[in-house]
Amino acid sequence: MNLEKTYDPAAIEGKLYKKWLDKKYFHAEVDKSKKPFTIVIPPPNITGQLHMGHALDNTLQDILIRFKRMQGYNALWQPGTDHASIATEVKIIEKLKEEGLSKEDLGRDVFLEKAWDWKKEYGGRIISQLKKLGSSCDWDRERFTMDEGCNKAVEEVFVKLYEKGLIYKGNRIINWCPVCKTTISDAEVVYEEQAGHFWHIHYPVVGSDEKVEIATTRPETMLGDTAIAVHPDDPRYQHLIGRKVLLPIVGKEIPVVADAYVDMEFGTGVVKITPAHDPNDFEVGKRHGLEEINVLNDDGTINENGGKYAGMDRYEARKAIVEELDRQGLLVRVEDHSHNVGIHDRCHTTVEPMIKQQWFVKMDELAKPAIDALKNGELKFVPERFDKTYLHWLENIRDWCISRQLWWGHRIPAYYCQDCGHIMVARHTEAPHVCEKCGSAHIVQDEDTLDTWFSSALWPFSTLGWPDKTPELDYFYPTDVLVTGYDIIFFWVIRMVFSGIEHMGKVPFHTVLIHGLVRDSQGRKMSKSLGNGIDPLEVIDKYGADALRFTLITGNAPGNDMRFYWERVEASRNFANKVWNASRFILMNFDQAAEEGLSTDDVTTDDLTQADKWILSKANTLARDVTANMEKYELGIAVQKLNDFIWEEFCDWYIEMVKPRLYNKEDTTRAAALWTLKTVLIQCLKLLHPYMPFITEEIFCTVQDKEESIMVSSWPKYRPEWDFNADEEAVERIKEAVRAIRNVRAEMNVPPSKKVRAIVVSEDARVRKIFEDGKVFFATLAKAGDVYVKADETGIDADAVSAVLQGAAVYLPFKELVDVEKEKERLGKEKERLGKEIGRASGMLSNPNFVSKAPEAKIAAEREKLEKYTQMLSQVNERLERLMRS
RNA sequence: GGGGUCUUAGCUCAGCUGGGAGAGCAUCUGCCUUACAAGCAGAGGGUCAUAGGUUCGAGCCCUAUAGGCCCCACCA
Repeated sequence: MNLEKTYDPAAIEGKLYKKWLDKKYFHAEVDKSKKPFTIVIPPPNITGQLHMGHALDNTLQDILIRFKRMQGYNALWQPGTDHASIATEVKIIEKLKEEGLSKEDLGRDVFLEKAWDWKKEYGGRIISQLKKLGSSCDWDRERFTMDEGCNKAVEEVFVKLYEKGLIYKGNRIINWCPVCKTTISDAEVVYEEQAGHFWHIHYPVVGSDEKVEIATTRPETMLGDTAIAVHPDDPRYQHLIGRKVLLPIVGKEIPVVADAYVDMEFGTGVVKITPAHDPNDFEVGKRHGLEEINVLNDDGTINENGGKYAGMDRYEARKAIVEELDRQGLLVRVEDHSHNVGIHDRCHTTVEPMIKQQWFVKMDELAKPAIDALKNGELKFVPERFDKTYLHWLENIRDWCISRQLWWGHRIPAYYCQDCGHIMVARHTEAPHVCEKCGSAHIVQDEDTLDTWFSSALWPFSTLGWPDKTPELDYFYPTDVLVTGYDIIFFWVIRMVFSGIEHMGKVPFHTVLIHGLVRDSQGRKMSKSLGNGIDPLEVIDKYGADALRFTLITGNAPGNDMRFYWERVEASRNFANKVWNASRFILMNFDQAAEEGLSTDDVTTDDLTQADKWILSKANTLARDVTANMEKYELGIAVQKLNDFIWEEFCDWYIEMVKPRLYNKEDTTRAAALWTLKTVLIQCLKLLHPYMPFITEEIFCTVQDKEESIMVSSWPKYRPEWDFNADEEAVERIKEAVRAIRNVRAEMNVPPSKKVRAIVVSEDARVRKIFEDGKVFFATLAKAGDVYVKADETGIDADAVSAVLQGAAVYLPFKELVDVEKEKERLGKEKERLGKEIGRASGMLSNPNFVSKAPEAKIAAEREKLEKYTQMLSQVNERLERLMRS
């Protein structure tokens, strides 16, 4: 049994992942004897390619699920993909365009066939990439937002909400994308500051010579003006209220209305009102009963209501209108003005508000319990600050426009009678063939599909079988943790919460773990257009999945963005290699022992030395601490502790301590050392497994032959029988002595090859015993030739170099080291340091407020320190005196 | 306009309920010590943005200021 000298991830990752799949370790079945732990994956778009955001998101989920699985939970990570209606439809249209075709050329049915073909071809790509990362999803349960079950759930929800009056069809102002030619929700509109203009225009007042000056950023919309508005209290315009102005170009008389919406301070204090193309104007229009005139076609050109401008593009029309106004002398002036423009987040087109008849979800009633769920603690965000984001959005929510003028998606289950216009909403199995009102057989289904988030909102229960009452639904719902980026709280998290409460009566998960963005090394967002994205698959190829995962978790707090550096991946890879080599060392020694017929089978804790007990004790508290951090989702802290323990305590100290015992065949504690090495290694591997699944599995299976996989082994628990406090303290003392000697050697330039005699002097028998017991490893670590432990200084040269410890001193009587002046200087520095420590502690203790108000334990600790340093100082002084005398 | 967040070593970031400032990388000095040079042993480097406040005690809590980032709103 041997391992290569350096860890080669590529050689094992594929093999191990296959093993896990073959053994069905990822698969969870309903089992009432175990507690479930469930995570639903944020379903990646079928158009997607794995990027760093996915890598982070899924690493976090995999860590949690592997952790809980090892803890004995029946862990289900429910995977699947999202049909991503608009994203996918755009891709397919692009592909058709290459063939010189449009979707209209194909017609709905053929287009959908193409879309499904596309899904078959590319939809699985991101799934196979997730597997490379090590994701332990239950692939047997993979779902798709447009599979039969999800379709059924969508239909069910639509019908139920319609029947409850929570879904309605209405003529309202919506966001329209002239390129995608569909409505989009408020959440899909992003705002971008753009340099624009403020056109000041004169509207002549009817029946007088007066002209009213109006400022607008979108002059073309005046084709749809049906009023102008002033503030009811504005003294400048009181005389105009109720009169009419002549709308230039159109030549129509429109009223002057008074509305508090108008800001007197802004612009000229007069606003043109275009109810059909501005959400605020729309409201004003409703209050004053104004006519709504839509002047735009779906592609953003001016429609027949625009008179001679009909057919022009919206920006062409803008230019033409401004020119015409100028010609007529009605253009007062043009100002530069920078303003925010609504952009479609997908295609970057400027969105046009328009009035259209669409389907909406009424939000007030649904939002309320979702707000309550957070307030009463049924739902919590990690970190907590995202509570505000969530609440603010829900408290200001507007009705959700759910209909889309797209073909790829869930077709709205509404049917219209073409004769009487009656609307019927029904499940497709009950689709009406005749009008229930007039009996006509001219029935057509709504052409539109649903917003893609309508189906993902149901994901936590649709994937478990809802609306059917499946055992899975009963057992795994509600799920436990949802892991996602802060950027989709609005799109997805909120909608899942209110959907879960509405349809299941329970919040879909108790915790939302939020992570930030992975940025490039300069802090920029990784994006296709910048070309600064780093492909996670490339990282996996070069350094392994474990190194990638470790990099994404280390040094990051929940909700914070992080920067990605190759150097950080290298550091992770180095850590993996460290684990690998420590294991290799242990295996080599086991092989050696086996050859000699030495077994560790009968080792008990009674056989352990203080060093063994020390590391065991540390490994024990490590398990407790790491578990506690993980329960609190402090994965970055947990992984840091693992790294520090494995590298420093285990490799740099313990393994070095144990070497002399392993290399000495006469040593009676060899078996105990081997047993401890293996025990602590396995403990570390288990704790590390969620973070670095591959390397830990490979080593685990090599190191021991009882269990077939670390994945299904048990998570380490705190064991009182490993609680060796006294030994922990003892070894820490020896470590302190070693450090002191190393410092002396470094300062005096003594190379490790030069062995030094070390004499430990202590009046305290207990301290002497500690050093006696630890003599073997103390000598090795300190590169000391011989170690003597004595009760007093007799026989030690006065000019020997020494290091003062707590309750002891170490002398290094080495001829080449003798340099009295240098030694005085060293001791002087030490004296100064101790003086400062004493000053600090005694300062605190002499403060009556501290003594009376600080907690007992803190005061006791300070007293102890004071005592210790005082004692050490007196030793230093003695040493100095002795040096002076000599 | 509202909200959030950040400002800690040269760089990137941790720092859990307030109780002696940490890591990785980089720099410098020694080491090919039979697990690992992807390594080992050390070192240097910080008025924790600024100013106040609360407290026996503040990187951490409060207030203000400066600068950076993000989200929401969208005054035409």
